[in-house]
Amino acid sequence: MSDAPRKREVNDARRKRDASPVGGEFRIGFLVHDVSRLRQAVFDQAMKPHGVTRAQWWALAQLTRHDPRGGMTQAELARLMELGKVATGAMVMRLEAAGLVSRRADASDRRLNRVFVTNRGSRILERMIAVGRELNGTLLRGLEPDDLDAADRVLTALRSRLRAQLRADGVTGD
Amino acid sequence: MSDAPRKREVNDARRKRDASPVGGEFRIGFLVHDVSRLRQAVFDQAMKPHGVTRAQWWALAQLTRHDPRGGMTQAELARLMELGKVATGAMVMRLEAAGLVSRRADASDRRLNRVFVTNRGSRILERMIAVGRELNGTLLRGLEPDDLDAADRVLTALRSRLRAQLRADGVTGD
DNA sequence: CGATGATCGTACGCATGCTTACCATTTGGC
DNA sequence: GCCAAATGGTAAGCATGCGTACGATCATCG
Repeated sequence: MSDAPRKREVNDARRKRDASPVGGEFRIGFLVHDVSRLRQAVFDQAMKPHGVTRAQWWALAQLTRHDPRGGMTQAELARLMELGKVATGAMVMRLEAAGLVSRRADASDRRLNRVFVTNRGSRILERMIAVGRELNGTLLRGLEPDDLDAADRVLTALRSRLRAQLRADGVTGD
Repeated sequence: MSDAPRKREVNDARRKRDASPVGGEFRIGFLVHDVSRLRQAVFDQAMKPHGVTRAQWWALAQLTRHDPRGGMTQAELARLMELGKVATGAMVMRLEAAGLVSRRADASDRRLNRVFVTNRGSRILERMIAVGRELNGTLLRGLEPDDLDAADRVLTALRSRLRAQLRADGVTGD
């Protein structure tokens, strides 16, 4: 790793608390981490009275959105949510334990477990959407649309680069 | 990998797959979640040969940065990293198990556990910084500085709003 | 038709973070 | 001086996600 010292007047986003080697250049990274963590906490808190977490609500949304009646397999759901099989399986298990989905084996292909949203799941999802919409509105209110678009661009770019990086190094393939 | 230059006029960030109630308005939120998750995976993968995860590396950095010699208490570390006591304690435990830090009870206040970075910890941290810097460079290279600033603004705003929201509703106090 | 590989799902263990509960110590008001 | 509150840590349990390994099925090729 022959590393030439990079110029540091690249931008002023790293203005303060930058005396250390790790603090300025990773600002966005850790900012993302913080926001993700806090967002999870806030959403979970807002949705706790309804008994569903944010991740569960999102999974439920994917299920109804792409297959209102058919029954999605876990593998399909995993691809939709861009999660691993294992994480998806655990999520479905929790949803089933909460009575929000049910699983039935497919008749023609016995490897498949088809997941159906229960009536209770649908009802709760409806409320969740309202709660999420309101919360999101609160969070984004007053922010510059241009900034939001720029943030969207940056995050989208980061996501695709991270995916590429992940595929390049670790050939997990999942 | 040919860089996939899809950065043209992405202005219509919420372009497709928006027919559902959950998909457009929560885009940034889930984008943040994805980036955070992927970033964790990529960093961990890059640092795995050195035997340290991203979170551990960050904790190590905080320790050396704010107290090269003195020995920080876990509570101080928790505040620096904006984590709960429990998560911090678990982190320190893993770091200790890896031989990167050591804990000694404070003489004058026996509630305190002072955490010291070992020589091995320092050596590894050095390498980690180089790895992280390079990875971060790869991820951010070529992105518009203006966009990065805007993203920084948005994320910082989100973070403070989320914190406020969290304090408002859940009075955990930790 | 039968071996072989792909696919789906599960089991197990780890990392990270949260909450609630609890113990030990120190500190501060009286 | 003493008891109560604050403070530092730990323990236990849960949610989310990851990786590896494995069993069960299906699909395909020779």
